[in-house]
Amino acid sequence: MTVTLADVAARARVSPATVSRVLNGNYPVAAATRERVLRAVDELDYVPNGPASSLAAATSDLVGILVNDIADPFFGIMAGAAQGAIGESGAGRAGGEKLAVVCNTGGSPERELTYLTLLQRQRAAAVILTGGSLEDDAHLAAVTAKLARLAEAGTRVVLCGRPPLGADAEHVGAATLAFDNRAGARRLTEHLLSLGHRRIGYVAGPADRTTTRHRLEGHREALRVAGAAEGPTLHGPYDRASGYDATVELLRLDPALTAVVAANDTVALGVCAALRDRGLSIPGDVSVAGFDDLPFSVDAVPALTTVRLPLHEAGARAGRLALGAEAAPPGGLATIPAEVVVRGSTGRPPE
Amino acid sequence: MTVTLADVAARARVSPATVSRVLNGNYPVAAATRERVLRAVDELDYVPNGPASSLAAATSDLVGILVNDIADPFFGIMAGAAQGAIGESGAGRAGGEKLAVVCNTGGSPERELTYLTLLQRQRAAAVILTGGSLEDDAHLAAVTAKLARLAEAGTRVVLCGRPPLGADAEHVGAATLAFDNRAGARRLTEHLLSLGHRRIGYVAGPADRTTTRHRLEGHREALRVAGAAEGPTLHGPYDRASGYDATVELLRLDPALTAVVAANDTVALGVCAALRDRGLSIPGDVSVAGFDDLPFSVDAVPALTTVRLPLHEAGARAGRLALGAEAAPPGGLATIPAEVVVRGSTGRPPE
DNA sequence: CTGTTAGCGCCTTCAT
DNA sequence: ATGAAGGCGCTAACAG
Repeated sequence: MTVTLADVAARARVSPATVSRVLNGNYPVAAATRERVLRAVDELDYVPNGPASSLAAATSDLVGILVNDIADPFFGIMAGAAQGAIGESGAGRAGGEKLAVVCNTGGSPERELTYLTLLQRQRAAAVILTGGSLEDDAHLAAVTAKLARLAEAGTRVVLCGRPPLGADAEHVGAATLAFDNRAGARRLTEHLLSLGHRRIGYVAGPADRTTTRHRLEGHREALRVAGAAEGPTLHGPYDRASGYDATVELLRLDPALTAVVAANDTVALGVCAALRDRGLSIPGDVSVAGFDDLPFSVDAVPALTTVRLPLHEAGARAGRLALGAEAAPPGGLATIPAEVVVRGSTGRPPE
Repeated sequence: MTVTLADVAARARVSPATVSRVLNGNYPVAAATRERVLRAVDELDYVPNGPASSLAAATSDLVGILVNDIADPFFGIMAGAAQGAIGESGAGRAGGEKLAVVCNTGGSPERELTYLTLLQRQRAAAVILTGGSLEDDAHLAAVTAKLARLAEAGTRVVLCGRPPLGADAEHVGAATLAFDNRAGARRLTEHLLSLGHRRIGYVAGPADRTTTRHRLEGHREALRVAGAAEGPTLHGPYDRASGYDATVELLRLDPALTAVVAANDTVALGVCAALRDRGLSIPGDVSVAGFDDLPFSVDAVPALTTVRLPLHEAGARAGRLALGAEAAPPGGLATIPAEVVVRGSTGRPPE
């Protein structure tokens, strides 16, 4: 059978409680006994039973990181950074090590709730929700309720790249790192306007997501301030095909378009492909802008003008927040700035 | 306090044992009582205590998916597919739902082992290791030993896109889905040779990884069969910068290069960037080929010739294997074919 | 500083 | 088909 703590205790000629104490290091133990116990652990190749200690301690070392699409580097980068921050923490042998795991919801609200329940069932130490959320009152309420349960059971809740829960959810005490999508989008469009563009198409993300809405609002605000008319806008998923298809349609709606703003860089890639296939040059005929500044964006041809989000930093910070290794921002909310990166895909409109 | 099974039992006016039985569905229960219990569960918003049931049942519903780099779509796609396959399984209410979680090792052997231990500690139901492994005898032995422990404790082990453990590890009973990197690489180089290339540079992955070695061997085999000399070869990480830097160096080593083969598509992007920056046209002056056929590869300019690996299918299959929902391949090993995809980045060498 | 004593919440024979 | 009872392996008060 598997080795238990009692076996170690017997081998080291101490009580189980003592073994538990040296393993968890939360209690004074004589150096000599500690030594003896550690040796017994090694000799027996003992591995603690996680469920048993979670049960007894009423808490586990699981940290869940929820992402909308694990195949998308936008989430991969944040999740990787968070996991890194969490993994490093417990470097010191037994005890500290948390098990940071990422859960892929695929953007499905049901799966999001399912994972939250599963994590609740595991008595997770913390939960990090990344990326925008669905704007559906029922779902939002369900998630908030779930998070409240978790928080009340001692699970730390962190939102990363996600808007705050709302005033009625302060009791959840969620630490929030929100991306300033609105300002980023506004400045991006201002950049286009300053180049002289007045007919700008927009390929937005899915209609019911906060990220989509905030970026769109920023875009519209810039247009409004400049007194420019809003161009055609189409919604679709955050993928390449969406950008391609939408661009074809956008050009049909307004053949005189001089710029296209995409929901994110992946979509922008599709926009570029469609433009190229129609024989239009970038940015000679049409300028293109993305969002997120994912690693491949600099390698697009021409390199993509986009809005940089500090995904890695935000993820790492979320990880530390989840560990309680960093104090929550004032008011529980930090707004992460978004910075426009001008590259080759945007230029002056044709005469 | 949190609701326990006993609370549900009291509410439904049955014994705890009965509640357990309807929740796990592994035992006959009268329809009427089941109904009553289920209602009580709903009314009380009961969530089973995972650690407690794991402890009692000596097994958990955790499935760990280990990846080398979660920010890399190569792993993201496999992990997402596996997680999808596992998540779908338990659709039927309580019970079945497994918690599929991905663990990011960052390519570090220590973290790989740490995660395996953590998973062992959680009494994970299954473990999926994805991607190539480090070719270090000590590490390999350690991992094999760990997997043996896990297997012996009832954890299912699946390798996805990773070579088999070796003859001395048959007792682990790991189901293996190995990518045919060697054949894919060979055919890719054959394609280049058939176009007339004879001076081919190679930007390989990290020197001590199986994937790197297999791809390189396939490349060399094609060269040998054709009686062509091997061009300069450089090693580096699987990232864009490596491709860029290596290309600069490759051109210094052999300015007459007519083609560059990259370790994977991401590296190939860097290769293309370096070539462009040097004023060389692709494929006019130099042809470029990648590996993996990641989503962005079709959008490179020109679109990348590469080797397609059915990442999604393999990941999904690994997920089913981990659940025991699919029979292991004969001999425990399936070799996943790799197919060359010819696109615009390769052409005839200049005169 | 260390041992003793109770559970943590659930599953699982064993009876009924 | 259902109830009763013991124990899974560990932690957390209490004593000493």
